Amino acid sequence: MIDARAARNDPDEFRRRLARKGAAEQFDAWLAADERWRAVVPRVDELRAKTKVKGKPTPEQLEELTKVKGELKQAELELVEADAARELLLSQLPNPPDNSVPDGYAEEDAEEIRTWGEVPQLDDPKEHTDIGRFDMERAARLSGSRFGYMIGDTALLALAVYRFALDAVAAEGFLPVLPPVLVREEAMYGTGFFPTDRSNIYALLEDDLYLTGTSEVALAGLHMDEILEELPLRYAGFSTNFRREAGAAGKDTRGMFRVHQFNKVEMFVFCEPSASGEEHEHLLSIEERILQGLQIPYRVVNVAAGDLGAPAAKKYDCEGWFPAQQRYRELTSTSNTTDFQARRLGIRHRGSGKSPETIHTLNGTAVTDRTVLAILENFQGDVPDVLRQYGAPATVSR
RNA sequence: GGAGGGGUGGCAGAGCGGUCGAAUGCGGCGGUCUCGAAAACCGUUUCGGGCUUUUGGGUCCGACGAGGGUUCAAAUCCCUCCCCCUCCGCCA
Repeated sequence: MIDARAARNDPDEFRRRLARKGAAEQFDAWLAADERWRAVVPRVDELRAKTKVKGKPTPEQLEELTKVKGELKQAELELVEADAARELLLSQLPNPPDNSVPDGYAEEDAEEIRTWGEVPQLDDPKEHTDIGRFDMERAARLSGSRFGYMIGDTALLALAVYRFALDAVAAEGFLPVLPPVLVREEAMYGTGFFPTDRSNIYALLEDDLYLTGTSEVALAGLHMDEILEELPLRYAGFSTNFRREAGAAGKDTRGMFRVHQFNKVEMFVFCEPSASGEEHEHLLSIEERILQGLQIPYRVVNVAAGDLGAPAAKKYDCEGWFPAQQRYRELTSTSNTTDFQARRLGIRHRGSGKSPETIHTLNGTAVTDRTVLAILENFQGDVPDVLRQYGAPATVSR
């Protein structure tokens, strides 16, 4: 959620920035609704003040009170309506992009920042399904399409990758967390997945619970409605993630590349507003170090404004090389969500000033199951030595 | 799943129709004392919103888990929901 007061004070600047995400009209609609609301508030406050009587009222006062309360009821009705309209529009506004984010709306509009590693020259690169042991057919029979089993050496390799990543980020001061994956609606709203991304979330209607698509939800929600004493706080969550992949029909249908369920080690940071830029670069550097440790060739891109998603003000993706596809594909992603999630979740801290100040939050991927696929495909079954101490086999076969 | 108890400020914990945004203690902050510190003593200390402001503030409104209701008046009474605790049952 954006800072309403700040937006009110500098509407032109907010409109300019939001226009880069295609939300200029939405912003104007909110501004109008906000103005209407602000017109009703003083009227209600004034009438309420009139209803305040100390002690037992006299008969004359009683008569006056019933009159005022009639007016008040009407005004309060208006207020509720105006407030709901303004709140709804506000909740739908995305986080304005940072000025260092490139223009554009598509994945291709991202700006390449650098590449690392040598792309392997392979005559006839096999895909992960032909190297590791994935059982897609039986998983489909059990759960439907876009599910898979990882079996044997492949399972051990995956577990080693998670553990390797967890160690790497723990060394950077991130506290390991095994979070809930089933959360309430408020947590989804607070993190900005609702209302924008609702179609990608699995819902358990019987219980009003939702399966998280990333442990970011549970990690951000960890400090919901709190005033934090010490910052920064850095966490690393490991969880299984669930995504409906609505709108990805026909896309990446081969193997385990894009599935409804996968595992991920996720970094999450709560920090002071002035520190989030630096924290973001730090998250990116950790992601790169992990990919380098695993010897996966990759490139880093600065994602275009219109492709950011609602909560992010800036996002870097690290894309690993996939030999069979002959292209770089997203492996990790780190976002600076500035105060967008923290404001929705009510997370603040006591700064130098008078009243508590909304903090900033950031997230970044350490590794996912897709990282495992990148290892399999780039080395065609050989396993990086660093993973041996975490229980990975020397080579993976089917 | 069954039976009971409870949710109040950063924490603990009173209040159970009006004088309560809320006693008291702890913690925090400022001060006195001291070479310095501790102790003691004095003062201060919830959050959100609108308007206003010579940026110190001023002013009004809202909030005692959430939402509804009763009443001239609700932290206090009633209803629904959420959460926590205890006992029993079940269970990895």
